[in-house]
Amino acid sequence: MGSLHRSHRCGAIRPSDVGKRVTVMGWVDRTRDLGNLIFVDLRDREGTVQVVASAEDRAVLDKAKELRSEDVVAVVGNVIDRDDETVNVQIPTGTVEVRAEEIRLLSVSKTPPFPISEEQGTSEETRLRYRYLDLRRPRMQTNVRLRHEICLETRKLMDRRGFLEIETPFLTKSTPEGARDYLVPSRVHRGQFYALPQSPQLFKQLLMVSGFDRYFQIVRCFRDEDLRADRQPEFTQIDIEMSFVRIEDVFRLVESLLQRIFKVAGYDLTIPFPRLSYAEAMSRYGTDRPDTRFGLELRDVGNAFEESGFQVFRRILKEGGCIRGIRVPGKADYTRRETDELIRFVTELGTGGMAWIKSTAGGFRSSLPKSVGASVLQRAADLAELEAGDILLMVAGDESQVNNVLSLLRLHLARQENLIPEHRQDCLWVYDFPLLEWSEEDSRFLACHHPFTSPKEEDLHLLETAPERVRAKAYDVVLNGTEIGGGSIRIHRQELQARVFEALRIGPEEMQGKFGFFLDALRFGVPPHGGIALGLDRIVMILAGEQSIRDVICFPKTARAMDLMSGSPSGVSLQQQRELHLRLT
RNA sequence: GGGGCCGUAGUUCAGCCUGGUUAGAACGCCGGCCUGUCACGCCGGAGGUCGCGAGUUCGAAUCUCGUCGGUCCCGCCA
Repeated sequence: MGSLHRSHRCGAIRPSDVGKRVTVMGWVDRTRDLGNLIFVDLRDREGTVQVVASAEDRAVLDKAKELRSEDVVAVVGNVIDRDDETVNVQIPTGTVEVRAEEIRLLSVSKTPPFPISEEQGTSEETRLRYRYLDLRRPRMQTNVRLRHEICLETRKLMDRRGFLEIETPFLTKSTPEGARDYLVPSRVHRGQFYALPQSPQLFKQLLMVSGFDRYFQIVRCFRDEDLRADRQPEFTQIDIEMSFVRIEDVFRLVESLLQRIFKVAGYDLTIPFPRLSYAEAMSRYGTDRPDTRFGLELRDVGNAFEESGFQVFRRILKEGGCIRGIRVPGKADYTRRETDELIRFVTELGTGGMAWIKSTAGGFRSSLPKSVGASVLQRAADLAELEAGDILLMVAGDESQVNNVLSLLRLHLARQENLIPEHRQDCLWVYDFPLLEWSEEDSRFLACHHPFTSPKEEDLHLLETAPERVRAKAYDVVLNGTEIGGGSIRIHRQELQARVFEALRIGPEEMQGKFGFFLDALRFGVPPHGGIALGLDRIVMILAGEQSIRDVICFPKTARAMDLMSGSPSGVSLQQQRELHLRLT
């Protein structure tokens, strides 16, 4: 750089700078070489500005001729107005240009493996391998900046509301329940491991025990589970815990916070958010994270078939199953091919099949056997409030499976029929989750949220007799069908915590070994407390309009949890393994 | 753990179903011409282990099996 000092950012030069002598530095985005006149688009994080070199200054022209894409250069020159006919209305710097008096090549670039200036048409694999180049692109620069602004607003608001940002350890203790842990072997303690936190859950509760009253942290969490478009092995939470609060207090804070965050992206969120009990969400949408931007709600049509001659449905009902359906308005004109495709969609999800009833001008038409009879079809149609021209798609079976399949079918139909309003943002609360859930695999109850979630007082008497009916003071916040956060009011009394552990079949020994320190803490005067964790990556993803969480994380992992750029995970030397007392099998 | 789609020039793709000349295109790259371009234009050129391995075949980018990698979904993710 020599004696040069950057005076302006390239993309920040404005008409008001006309007449100034500036020094800009950045990357060569594109050059247009007209022989004795060369245009260089110089790019930095603020955008691009056009630099002009002409034959009037031979030395500068020759220098400009050498420039190649992604070279880093410094340009000293005067900002001048462009002639009207040469204005570029597409960029903020389009009415001006920098007439170069000196061009200094600060570093040369190899030809990049893909064009930085073309946003389209590079495989994700290539982008990830050269992530530092991909991050130069305006789209990623915008996403990263949005993420920063959201974090900044979060810190500002949380500070104003009296929260302290407090760090918690990454090298922690593995606890049962929940996701698979990432483990870190201890060198000092042979055969022992730290676990990376799935969330700072216990630590933030202990901070309440310590009297910090209001805590938050923008913190990395680790879960060793299979990946998805909206799931990474390491992801970031806005983690919050508050003392002396009820559910309402948590809701109100989070609503303000999300409203503030959405404002950053230009959206006005209406608060308070609508609320749906877990039971209502399951019955109307078949899922605890419904996308409420469109209808297609689920209907229970089991009653119509109780006495019917259709043995398949009768048997399912008798065995405690259910028959539920989705009414698709105006789609009685689905062809055989279209209904078959929908049937294929649901059977691939593992259900036995799907039946349909169409309400047409000539009466009902159905895939059910003729013997079912018109009156049964009529009753099913009535239950589903089928109108002329509608189709009813029905799935029968075990309730949780039916709900699961129909909730996915509902989304599939909404996308296929274009029923989702693109720019709408639907935030809502789902509350009154069950405390426990029966696990066939473990043949015992597992915590739906986590083992420190408080049951609702009015359901406490069921904890030993009908644990599955106990509702928890747990809640999720859902945005457009994506779970963006979840939390609960916690147990703050040791006796109740012990009762819940008992319901979870966590024996006294395991209890002491895994959570002893925590149970001890619960004996020393614990304020009633609760909190929530918001999925920062998912929120940024949705606000940035991205389809993948990877596009809002600078250095993400692939679907198989690899970092294509650095090549992790990778083997380690025998020496390292020995130090950690590890031997591979 | 299971299923779908994808892997061909630096990049993005076509070719593959129906095996058979020298594997094409666009962009990029290199060279030349060009003083108002902004996806500059025009002329010329270079550039390929068809992801990898095995099999079938007289012959494989093309068919089969396996494997590696990317992606999406189901399971899983308190």
